[in-house]
Amino acid sequence: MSTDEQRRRVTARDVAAVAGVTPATVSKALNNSPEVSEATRSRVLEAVRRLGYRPNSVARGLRARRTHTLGLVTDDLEGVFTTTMMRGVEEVASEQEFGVFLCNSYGSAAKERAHLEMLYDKQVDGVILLSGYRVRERGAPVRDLPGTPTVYLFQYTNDVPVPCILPDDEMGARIATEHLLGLGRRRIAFINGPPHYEATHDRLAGYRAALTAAGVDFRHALVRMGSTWYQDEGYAQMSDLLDLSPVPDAVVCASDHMAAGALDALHSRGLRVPDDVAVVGFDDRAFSRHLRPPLTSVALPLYEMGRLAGQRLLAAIGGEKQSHEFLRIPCDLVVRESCGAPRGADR
Amino acid sequence: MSTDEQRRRVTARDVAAVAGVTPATVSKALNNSPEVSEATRSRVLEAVRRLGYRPNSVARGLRARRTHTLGLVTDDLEGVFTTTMMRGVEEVASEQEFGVFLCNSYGSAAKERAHLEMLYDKQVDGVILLSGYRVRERGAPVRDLPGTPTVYLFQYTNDVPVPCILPDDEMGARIATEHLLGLGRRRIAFINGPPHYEATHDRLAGYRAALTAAGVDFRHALVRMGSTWYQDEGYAQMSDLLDLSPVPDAVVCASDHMAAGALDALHSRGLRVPDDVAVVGFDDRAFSRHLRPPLTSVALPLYEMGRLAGQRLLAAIGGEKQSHEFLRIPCDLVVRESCGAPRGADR
DNA sequence: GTGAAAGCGCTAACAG
DNA sequence: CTGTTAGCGCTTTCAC
Repeated sequence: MSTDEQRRRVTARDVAAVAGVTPATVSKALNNSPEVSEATRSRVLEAVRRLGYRPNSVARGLRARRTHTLGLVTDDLEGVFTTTMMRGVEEVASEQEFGVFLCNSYGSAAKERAHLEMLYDKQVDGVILLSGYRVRERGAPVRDLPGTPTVYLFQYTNDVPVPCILPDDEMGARIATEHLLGLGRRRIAFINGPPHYEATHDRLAGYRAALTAAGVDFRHALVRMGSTWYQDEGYAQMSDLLDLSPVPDAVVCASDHMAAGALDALHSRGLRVPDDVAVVGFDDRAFSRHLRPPLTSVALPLYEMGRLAGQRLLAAIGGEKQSHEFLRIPCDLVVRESCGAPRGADR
Repeated sequence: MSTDEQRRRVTARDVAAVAGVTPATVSKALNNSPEVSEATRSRVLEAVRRLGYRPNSVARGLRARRTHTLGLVTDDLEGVFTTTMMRGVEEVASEQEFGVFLCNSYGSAAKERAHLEMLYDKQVDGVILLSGYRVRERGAPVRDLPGTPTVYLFQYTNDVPVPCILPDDEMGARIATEHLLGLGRRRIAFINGPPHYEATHDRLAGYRAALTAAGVDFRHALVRMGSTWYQDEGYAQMSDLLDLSPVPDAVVCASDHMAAGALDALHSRGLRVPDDVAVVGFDDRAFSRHLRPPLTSVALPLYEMGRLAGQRLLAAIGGEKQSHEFLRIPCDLVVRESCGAPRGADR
């Protein structure tokens, strides 16, 4: 426990005094300038060590016009998808010794503006705008940050020339469908999300592509568009699909919640999963491994997306040219019993 | 869309030039210094508006030795309790126009040190150390931040003179037990968490206090100490309790996971909840409302704890003296059907 | 009431 | 190689 709390922090001057040089030399020694002799460099480093000197990042920031700092603005800090992406961003940033300002806008434009203002004032080197909800379009940031590189994460725009980091939803639906086809299923239903989400269309395309590639007819009757992503909707749509004859032998659901509803519907009709109907969900939420049977699900690459967002932003800060592009990150199928994986297998 | 990305940011000098004054006067006008005439003040403000001037926070920070910035260090950014507390901290901070640096240590001392180092370099005005797990003891921060106020959130210490913000576990268990007593239950079992958690002892005390106050005997046979907080443990302990005769007519569980296990055990013995045995959980996790029947649970005051941590830290930054104290925030009982709330009632 | 000067801590440019 | 100088943008004395 150190005492004397209010002791002045040690500065380059203090180090210089101890090492018998000037502050400029201290700076050079620490920043690996070639133009400093080994002798003085080691004297300086010794003084640094002895005094426990750490350069003042604020002063550096003022001087360099670079703060080694990012802003991360989310509209839903508590969103189920948010934290994994945040973790990826934070990790990449701290690997490069960047600080990350956390900002939660609650989806309010006024709060977003206030946060962007604050980030601008604090001279952040770049900003990530992170949606807590499912992939969807948004326009330009509420406030312009001229000269500050920006990346969109889990959302996209056509209004600003920025990279947009997205899950590869098309692929996600495709590998789910391919897996079911590989198990010999041929009447594969698809309970999709609401139509005003980008992901919904991409996933439909992936489902369709897999069928086509396998020479299986695409049938409209087997495809449902939900009005929500929730369990009730999955239950209702599955019940409806079970009125077809013959009934489907598999179903891909656009969320794990819907898949849980579908499981309920199947159980209440006395159908066995996966023997009668195999089920795949989407999102690989924590609860899906505790469903009966444990649910096969398409995992969103949230962590990788967070890392990539961080990497892209740091690259842009480093001077790399930014452009308007969609970066789609591969999804991963996590196979569990609802699809005929051996009991107890998890992945 | 503005063009000319690399245009220099506007400074107090620019404003001064436009308003026909000096930067010093601009500063005074903006900082409500009394010694500036109304006439010049409004000319300055007009120039500020026209140029869109925003003071450079970094320069201010260097000058003032105050950065209006906090560090938030957690050992588990993705923890189920973490984000709600984070939201509270972020909210209080942004209300006061403080920025929050997000740091994730993964529980690694080396990473924590690196983060604290970074925060020190960036001259944060204060730091919150946030545990992602259940309340438990930890020592001093891995690195000393002399002169930087610190608050512990969801963890405590006796090694440093800092406030520790904790849930009132004793009260949580007490109100759960009181509620069951109020329903006429008298043989109330308690499935507790592992003994190496502080919360476990506090909750036992609360359970016991409620019984005593109601004149109900405390019986050791009705109390179990789990070795984990998970479902299996709840199942095992509940099964064990059901071998008693007479069986308990209610059970308080120290986590919602354990309560889920207890429900399973009850169902498999053919007992009805709440008619035969009423069940209360702890944590009010999202899934608890989807259990059968929906689970009554003690909600941890995570959001309030986050806010209080922020408030305390800002107060300390404002000069208020810090001391070693435990601040226990009230828990809240969320009543659902597992306890005899009318079907469909949620709270 | 306003301006001139100085300095927060650092580093780039230049001189020696 | 090392030191001197200057300035990042702001605010706070202190003159006037």
